[in-house]
Amino acid sequence: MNRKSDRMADIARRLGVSKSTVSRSLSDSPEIGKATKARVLAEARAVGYAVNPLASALKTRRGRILLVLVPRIENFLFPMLLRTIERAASEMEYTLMIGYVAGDSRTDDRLLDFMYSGAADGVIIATGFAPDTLAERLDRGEMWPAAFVMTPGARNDIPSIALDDYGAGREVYRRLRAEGYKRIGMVSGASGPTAVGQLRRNAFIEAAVEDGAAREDLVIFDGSFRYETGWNAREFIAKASDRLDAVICGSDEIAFGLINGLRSLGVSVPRDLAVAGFDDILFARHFSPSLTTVRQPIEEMGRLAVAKIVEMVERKSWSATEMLGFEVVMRESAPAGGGEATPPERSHKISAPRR
Amino acid sequence: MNRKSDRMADIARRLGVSKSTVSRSLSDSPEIGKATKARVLAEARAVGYAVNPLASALKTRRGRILLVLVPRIENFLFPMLLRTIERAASEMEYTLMIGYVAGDSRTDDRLLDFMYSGAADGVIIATGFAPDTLAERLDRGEMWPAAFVMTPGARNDIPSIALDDYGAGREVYRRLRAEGYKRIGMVSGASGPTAVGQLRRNAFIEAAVEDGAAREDLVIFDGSFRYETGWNAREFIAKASDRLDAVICGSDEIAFGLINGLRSLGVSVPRDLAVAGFDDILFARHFSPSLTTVRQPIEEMGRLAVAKIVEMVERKSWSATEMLGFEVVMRESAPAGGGEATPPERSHKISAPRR
DNA sequence: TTGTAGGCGTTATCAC
DNA sequence: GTGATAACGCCTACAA
Repeated sequence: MNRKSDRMADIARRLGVSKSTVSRSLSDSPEIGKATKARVLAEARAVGYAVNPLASALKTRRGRILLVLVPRIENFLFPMLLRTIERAASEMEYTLMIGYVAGDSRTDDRLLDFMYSGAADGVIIATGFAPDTLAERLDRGEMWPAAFVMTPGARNDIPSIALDDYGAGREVYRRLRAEGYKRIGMVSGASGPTAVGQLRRNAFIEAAVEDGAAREDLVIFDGSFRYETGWNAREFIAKASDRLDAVICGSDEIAFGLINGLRSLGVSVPRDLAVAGFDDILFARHFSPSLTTVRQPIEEMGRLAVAKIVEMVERKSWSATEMLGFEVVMRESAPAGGGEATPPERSHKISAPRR
Repeated sequence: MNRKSDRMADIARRLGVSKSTVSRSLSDSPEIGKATKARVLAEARAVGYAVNPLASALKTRRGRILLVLVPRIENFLFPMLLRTIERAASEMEYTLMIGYVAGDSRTDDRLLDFMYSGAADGVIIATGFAPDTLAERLDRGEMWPAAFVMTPGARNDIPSIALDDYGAGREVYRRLRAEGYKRIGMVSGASGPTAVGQLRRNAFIEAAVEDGAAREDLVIFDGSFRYETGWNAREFIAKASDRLDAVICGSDEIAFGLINGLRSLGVSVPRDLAVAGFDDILFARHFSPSLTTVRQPIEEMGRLAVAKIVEMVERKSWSATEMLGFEVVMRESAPAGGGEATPPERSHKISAPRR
């Protein structure tokens, strides 16, 4: 293996200047002569010299690296999130180190050691939990640039950039009701590992109860965010289908599973029952029927997360939690105005609220 | 910000030993007393000390980091690939630095500078092209641990771990014929940026011609690997549908687009026409109809890529290109034996080969 | 505006 | 088996 590149000293010697001069030229320091700087840059470009980021980081304790922690769980949103984070980071001249961590906490410490050593500048956590070693340090009062993203954070000394899941849950319910769907059920992701499923489930329940439904009459099936949950709910929902006009699912994947499951039982979506999802993953528009769902502002989340971390790093300032807006996208699986088409004999009597 | 951790010197002082002793204990060097080593490890664990990877890498020119270069293009396989690579790397105690590069070559040099400086040990390239700065160095005769993955490599001084796309293309054709489908067309991804589309297209053509079809009678629509290509092909294929029993698509996404497109024109898959995809992305089994396709051995690719790089790094040995096997998965969109059900009047007269 | 010197936290080489 | 010492390649007071 031949990996001997020039060092600053080589460039300096060749140009008859000192290492400092080269260093200053390359880091466009203000205290450097325009002419010498030009000479140095020219030479550097000519021989393909690049500053050794390792040595530089060791000295300055700034590596221009961002850590990103994602859960190993299958989720179609993470790839998108990663890409937007990378793009934003790249624009600010940061690179990404990635770790897929087991799920809740216990992450690979090797990754975080980069941060503690100064190689990495901050960490974006998409798992909902601060890894143990970070939590310990924060508890000790140390401060590290970190942010939760796409999930409500587990601690409030770290900002969190996430969808307003509760608000979105209520809005889907409200919107479906406005479109004429009267009796609405849910297949939730509340049994999964994240708090998001609970938020969406609670939002649904409270919106329905405020709307006049009886808490104990609500049709709810609980599971994780995965496809299998929807599939497993098929009989439960099919049996309740004469009491329902629409079903809100905790995720798009659940919705896919439910729609396919119902189809296998002869229940057609949206003809017999409308189904709405959550997230607007790439496939939602290509599924058949295309999915009515809530769009997550992934792009915005990625950009904001990076911006906040970089702000914390470079200005040493602190940053606040951010709750992002959402958008309900009406498609075929629960078409706008679709509830009006419900045959009269299926029209629903909403139970009066009990105390 | 409070980020002062202990250094080796601190541990050493506290234990009344030298830095060397601490270093040796922590890197389980053979030349160290069992007792002292135990003391050091205990102390290190007690105070939560971890070796500074930056300083270590600067000295040893080994950072235990692997670069991964992925294209920014949407492709449902990359997330899976990344995860398997990360898992394999993690088991060998490497971490991942990721760069989404624009597409063909021009990548972010910052990323590769980590490798050139010794921080990163090798690079896994999933874009099909060696980035410029790497190519230059290789041309100069330097050697860097690198491997192409999931795509035939652009240079043969770097190993490539990929599916036998040509073989797989022929096998899909052969398999469909064996299942009774007589007249087969293709919607290819050959106009896309990678060579893979071409390989699959050529395989199809040659298999068909050897099978007795006339080259100029073959029904082929060319596009990229994306959903839109399938959708755009819908009218072309629908018009030719009375001359076809099945269509092979260059990717699963194309197949989804085609199936949806045909449905919009009243052509039902597989009743009127069978459709097969390529890749077996996660969604292939959940689509309706579920997709007959060729499974890429993503897991195997990820593991093999990491194993090869690590081998190159640690044993300084060289490694050879690897062509992986595949598997045709028969599902609803082109069911096994489905070709037999073709009504007799649609049976096909295969043109004799012309010279 | 430029040069000199010292150190960032490790590991490797050499003694003992 | 253990300890002193010199790099690794860069940045940054401080001095000129």
